[in-house]
Formats: sequence, C-alpha cells, structure tokens
Amino acid sequence: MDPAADENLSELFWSVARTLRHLNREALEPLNVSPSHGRALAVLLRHGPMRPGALAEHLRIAPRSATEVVDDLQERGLVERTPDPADRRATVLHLTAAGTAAGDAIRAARQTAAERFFAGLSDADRADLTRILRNMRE
Amino acid sequence: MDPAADENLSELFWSVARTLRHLNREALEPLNVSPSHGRALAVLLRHGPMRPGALAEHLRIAPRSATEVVDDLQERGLVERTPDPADRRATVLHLTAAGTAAGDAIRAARQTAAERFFAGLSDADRADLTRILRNMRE
DNA sequence: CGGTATTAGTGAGGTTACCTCACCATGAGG
DNA sequence: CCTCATGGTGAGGTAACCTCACTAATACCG
Repeated sequence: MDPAADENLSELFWSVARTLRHLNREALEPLNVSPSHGRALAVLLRHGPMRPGALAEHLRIAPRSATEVVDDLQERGLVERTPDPADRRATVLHLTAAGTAAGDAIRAARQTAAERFFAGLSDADRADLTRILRNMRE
Repeated sequence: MDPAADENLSELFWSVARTLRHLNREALEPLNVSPSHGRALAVLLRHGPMRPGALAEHLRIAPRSATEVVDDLQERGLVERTPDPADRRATVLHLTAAGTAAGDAIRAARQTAAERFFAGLSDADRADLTRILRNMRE
C-alpha cells in the first residue's frame, strides 16, 4: 500500500531484469549471435519449420521485420527458405544443420546463464518467486 | 537445481518484465514522452542540475548519446543548458518549469503503473519478492 | 465462371536509441 | 609553457524495429 515501497519494488525488479539481460547477452556473445537472431533461432528450434508470418507472431514483431531477421539468418547459412508446396505465395523456413547447432548452443548458453543467475536462491525462495511471478502474470 | 525449473523461472521472469515494460510505456504515452526522454527527466528531477557527462553516467549511456537526449529535451523546452561558471568547457543542465512539470507527471504515471502492477500481491508476497530480488541483485 | 477481396512476402524508406571516432576548447600538472 | 587529460559535440554508423505500397497467389461470392 505504501507508494514508496511500490516504487522501490519496481526499481528493484528493473535492476534485476537488467542484470539478467546482461548475463544473457554475455552468454550469447561468444556464439556471435545477436539477441534478436537468437530469439528467432530458438523459436524455429522449438516449434519446427514455419512461415515467416508465423515467426513474426512468435517474436511479436511485424511480418516485414521477420523478413529482415530471416534475411540475416539465411545469409549466415543458419536457415533456408523453401517454397510451400501447399501455397505458392508462401515460403517455409527451416533450420540448416548449422542453424540447429547454433540453436542448441544458444539454448545451452541461456540455461547456463539462468543457472548462474538463480544459483544464489534457496529452493524455498525459488518456489516463492515462481509462485509470485505466476500470480503477477495473472 | 532442476535445469528445467531454472529455465521456466527465467522465462517467467521475462514474461512479467515485458508486461511491466508495456505498462510503463502505456503510462508514459499520454505524456508524449519517449521512455528514453522520460528516464533522463527522472534523473534530472531526482538529482538536480548536472553536467551532460553525469547524466550519461546515470543513464549508463555514452556521453555523446547524452548530448543527443539533451538536444531533444532542449528543443521541447524541458531542459536548459547554462555555462558552468567553474569550468568554461562544461555546461550545466537544469529543468525548466515545463521540464519539472513533465518530470512530476512521469513520476506519478510510473507510480500508478507500478501500483496497478503490484496490486494483486499480498503484503507478505511483496515482502518476499523484495527480499528475493534484493538477494538476486547481491 | 469471372471478378473482387484477402493474404504472404518483400522493396523502399523512416525512426529510435544507441554507438565510435575525431575534433576543439579548456583546464591541470610537471 | 608545454604537454596531457577532460567536457562537449559534429559526423557518420548500427541494430532492430516500424509503416506504406506493391506483386503474386489464393479464397470467396454471386
């Protein structure tokens, strides 16, 4: 109820979020993949081949922006565009072998970063945090 | 200790962070201030007049980038540059009346957003969350 | 069946919020 | 006083987004 407490909580939350973001970026850096490309690879790895439009939805960006991300990824030989046999307007994106390897590396790096980050918490704290965050997400 | 749990916790955290960011942006939107400008105004409001270099440090951006932010803010009549009497290389930034008003409005909007966001939590949960986040920040 | 509306993807061009590098004026120390 | 460091900024660049306009293809409808 105390407004000052709310403000502190919000600032505290941001401070922690920033640390986590930095950690994630550090984890991705040696893989030579930008966060935005990493997210795209992760989506393709998790959900399999899909159209650029679907990728855009997963990433919550405009379809045009997905085109751009795919351009970069294709240039690096991580994804391929193949025509959709069912709809000649559409293309289907799928990971190359290199793309799958990169995606796996990203997943591993992310997990390591998260482990390091949450390592200082007791099991009880983790449980509390999970419960509270779930609650906040509604 | 369970890797999957860590990953979920990290994703959960991001999901909540995104919601909070959106809420903050919504709160700032009617004030016609970008997040970056809002942060700068908030710093000047909280810490008083300072040099561009100091502002850059507070915002954790390069000095050159602070110049840019100040340019925009000055163009909108929210801050002024005055020569530093103690050092003729330097300038001192201070808020205009309009800038102070904007800063106050931003602070209020932020607080309202935070209140809405943390409204669903019990006092005990807030205390737990605060403690855990402090712990994570080390 | 033909015509209109819709959809998938992308070219062109813009924005925001950063960055580095080079430079000038000034200040500080030997 | 001469060199070196510092404060600010011009010039120019980048990442990751955006909207608008367009083409090709498909879907719907009378």
